[in-house]
Amino acid sequence: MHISTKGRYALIIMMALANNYRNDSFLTLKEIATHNKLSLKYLERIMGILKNADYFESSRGVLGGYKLKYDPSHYRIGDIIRLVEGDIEITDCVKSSFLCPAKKSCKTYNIWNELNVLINDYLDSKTLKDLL
Amino acid sequence: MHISTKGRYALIIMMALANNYRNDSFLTLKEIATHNKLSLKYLERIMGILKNADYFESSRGVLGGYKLKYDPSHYRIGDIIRLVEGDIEITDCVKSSFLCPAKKSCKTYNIWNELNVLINDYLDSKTLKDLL
DNA sequence: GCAATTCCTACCAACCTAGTAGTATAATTA
DNA sequence: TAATTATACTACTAGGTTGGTAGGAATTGC
Repeated sequence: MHISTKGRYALIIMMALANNYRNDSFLTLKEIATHNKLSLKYLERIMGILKNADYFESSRGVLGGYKLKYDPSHYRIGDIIRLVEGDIEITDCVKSSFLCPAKKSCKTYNIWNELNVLINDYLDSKTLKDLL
Repeated sequence: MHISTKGRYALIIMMALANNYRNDSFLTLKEIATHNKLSLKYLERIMGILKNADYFESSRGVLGGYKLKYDPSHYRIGDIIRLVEGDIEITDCVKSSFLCPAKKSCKTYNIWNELNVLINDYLDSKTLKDLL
């Protein structure tokens, strides 16, 4: 992987909602978009992916918006990124679907696999709360 | 970044040459290509990039090929990857060329930057010798 | 009814990836 | 010197990904 704007913006959205968690109000994507100078339409699309998980409550119409369902400590950064970008895999050869008979003995595979574990562990060790 | 085949194959080439370092002979790309079942032409192109660094001696013609110039411990994995793939940057926003006024205060930037340092440090801590 | 918002799907230009193709140049061997 | 083998160099390309845009439908509060 490379972490694209999709993953990066997803985290920005989640952080904005985490910041708003104590408030009882809904936060709109429009506010997040204008505050961070991002395209509303694009954030809507990313939100469409994030909604596949049980992350928030939403309300349409005036005074609508989004609100986190759980405490910020409940959301691991790794999960958020994997949700919108798919599995975090630094090379093709660390994918489970990648068929390479040499995997077990390959010296170069080992370094990619170790690096991949390092990255995923790092992102799984942090939650939204840690970033507040 | 995502580390593409270019970086992955570059490391395979370098490891093959490192394995051959004790021998006095040149190793051909053809041997590396057939042994690893990779396209010779593609490896040639990758070698064209690797040659920008002062990494090997080469010889054309029969009995020609490549040979590492220095001991395998001299080659850091990070340097090899950066050479063929460009800077290793997990997101756009960690690039020095990325202009974002919020960089210093941005909570999401911090995590990407930390992760990026983690990745680069890991790859710089390993040399070809470590992989032998 | 009207405005604001989420929700949904289709589309697109630009760029990147993983090569292929073809040819020129140099070194060795017969 | 001719053939063979290998590096050196440059141009091209199909297919996929990225970073959006466009247009509208459904829902809610006033």
